[in-house]
Amino acid sequence: MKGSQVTIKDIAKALDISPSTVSRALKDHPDISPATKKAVKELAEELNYQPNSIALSLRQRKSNTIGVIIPEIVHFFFSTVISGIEDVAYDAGYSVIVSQSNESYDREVMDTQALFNNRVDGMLISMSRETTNYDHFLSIYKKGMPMVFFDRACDALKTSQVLVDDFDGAYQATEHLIKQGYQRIAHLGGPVSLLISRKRLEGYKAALKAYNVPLDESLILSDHSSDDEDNAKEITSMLLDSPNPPDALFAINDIAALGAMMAVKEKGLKIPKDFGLVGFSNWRFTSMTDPAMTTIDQPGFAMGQEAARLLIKEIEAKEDEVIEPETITLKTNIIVRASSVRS
Amino acid sequence: MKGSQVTIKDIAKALDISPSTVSRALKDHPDISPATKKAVKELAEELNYQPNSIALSLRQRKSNTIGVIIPEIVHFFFSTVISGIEDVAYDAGYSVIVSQSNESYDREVMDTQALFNNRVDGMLISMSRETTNYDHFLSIYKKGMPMVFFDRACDALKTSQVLVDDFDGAYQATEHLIKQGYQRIAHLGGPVSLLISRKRLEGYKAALKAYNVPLDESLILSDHSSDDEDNAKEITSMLLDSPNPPDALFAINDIAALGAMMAVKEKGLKIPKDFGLVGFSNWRFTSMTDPAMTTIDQPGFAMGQEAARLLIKEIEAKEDEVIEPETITLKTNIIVRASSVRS
DNA sequence: ATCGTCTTCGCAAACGATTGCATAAAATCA
DNA sequence: TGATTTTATGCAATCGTTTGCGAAGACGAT
Repeated sequence: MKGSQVTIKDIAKALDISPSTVSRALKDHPDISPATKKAVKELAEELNYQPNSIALSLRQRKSNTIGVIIPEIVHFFFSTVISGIEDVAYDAGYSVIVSQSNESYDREVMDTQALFNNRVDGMLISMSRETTNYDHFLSIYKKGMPMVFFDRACDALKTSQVLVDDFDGAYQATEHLIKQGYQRIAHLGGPVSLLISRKRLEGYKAALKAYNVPLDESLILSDHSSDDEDNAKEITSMLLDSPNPPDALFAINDIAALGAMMAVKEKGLKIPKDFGLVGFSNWRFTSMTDPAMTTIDQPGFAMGQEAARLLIKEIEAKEDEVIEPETITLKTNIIVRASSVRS
Repeated sequence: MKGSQVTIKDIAKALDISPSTVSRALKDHPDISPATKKAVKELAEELNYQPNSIALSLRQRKSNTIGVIIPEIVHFFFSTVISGIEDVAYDAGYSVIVSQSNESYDREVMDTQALFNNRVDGMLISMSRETTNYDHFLSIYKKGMPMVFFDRACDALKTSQVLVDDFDGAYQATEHLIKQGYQRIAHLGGPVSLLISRKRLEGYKAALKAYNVPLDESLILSDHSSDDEDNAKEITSMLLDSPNPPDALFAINDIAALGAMMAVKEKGLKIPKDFGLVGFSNWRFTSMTDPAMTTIDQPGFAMGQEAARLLIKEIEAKEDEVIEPETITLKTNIIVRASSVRS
């Protein structure tokens, strides 16, 4: 850039004093005379002096930047989380660098390393669904990098984490279907490598048990596609063609639920009369499907805020201070819509 | 962090040579003897030396970071753009700092300044809808900061920009409605402060003219809400209650179209039989509404890529090289769905 | 006149890496 | 052997800011 910014040296030269004096004057150091302070501050104001944050970072060994690794930005839930992170980080004076793994393990490893080399002060991470090996996190964790996991956490590391109550959300979803009188409730789950998949499965099972609904393992299936509804549609279609089909389904997420909805419609079944459906995440589109989809609200913005708060607390802790890893679990709420109300 | 990273000095000390030699050895400077190079490289590898990017930034007066200012991350279109930006930036060795204005002018001014102080090498900007004054952009532009606008551009600055063909998209939408036999086609526009609003309005008018459909100014309305459909719903409702109501509507974006859809349904009109509807942007949910919504596809990912490419080209131009501002206009395509097909 | 005490400021090193210039040692040539 | 070139390396400044330490000058006290 042509008009390079004014520095402390420029001010020092103009006032014929030393850079150190300018530096101290700007931060009201008691050693500096009021007259000098006034002169310095006035000139700084006039020249629109802005401290060079890169020089500061170097000096203080702190970049005031936090790195975020998420599977995909274009997912409504994750973009909401970023928004929450940004909200807190901005107020605390941190910049946010976002990188996405695109659900790829390799890319996640590279992202982690890149953020580390960029000297971020801490990391907020939600793992890709491919990830089953945690060495890339572990190695920088051991070097003292503050990190907080959110949503898709890593139980191999004892870091702070922010989760939603997946168990309870799944429980509420299943309970709701049971109470609506559905008899055979299927579950379309996610990859078991993700803790959230397992938790939701557990909540589903717990609700069945609590209401004495027999558990049929053949009704528990797994969807491995991440971003489109086709796989879910296919699986549901097969399920409906089986000899003893379900009359309701609780899906791991809203996209999968949408795929299921399409399959159910194709079979000529009426929702919610013949078939009940519940998704997970409360994506924006769920209120716009036909019929509108019942789902579990997942507070993404709050999750981002909490995660950023925990991380910044850890970053700014004194050297000797020991920070105990914290786990924050956010409440989920069922949003009841037409897709599951039989009455 | 406890395990502070190894530096060039550490390597120098271990090998009992000077830091400059290490620096040169690492980058294969011809002055360094093969033996020294080998020793340095081996030790660097062993200690997992990673250059400190902050020190590099300071030295080279370049942060290898680009700043992005967008209205809201949680909008599908914008998150898609970010994804495209990240795609290109990552490969070129740049980090991406994202900040959102939340459609607020004040916040946009602060964001601009914050990114500038963070010494980003360039900026990618899509203006807030509140913005009518461009001084905050102009002042840093004059200091030589490379910047590229996308989608919501700023015609007051002669920077590069990446746009979609809003005029043509609107033309296609309106033409389609005309060809489907709708007679009185309304337009629900956006704030005239945004160039895209004006372009889309022009496209609408041009199509009417081309097909000799009389232009009725009372059918042109403006939606000022950004993120929800309520305002659009209200306006459409009033329009339908007027003495001479429209039988079709082209909305500035999909959210507004959704609001309109709700209003039309409430009046008991059938879509597309009694009323035709076209949105803009091809948001994800448009394929899931009932009936599915006709819309104009806006290539967000490609837009992000192009914008990032233009910006990086500008950043990396030699000092004396003069970069002519470029305007890239991406094609829009109509996605015809049930909401507008009368046959 | 000497000493001590403030007040106010500058020097220099540091953060980590780069680079123009100088220089010592080694190799080449006459 | 002496002069010259080549090779390999180090010194020191630089990017912009901070900070421990030292010091000059003013002033009062003895």
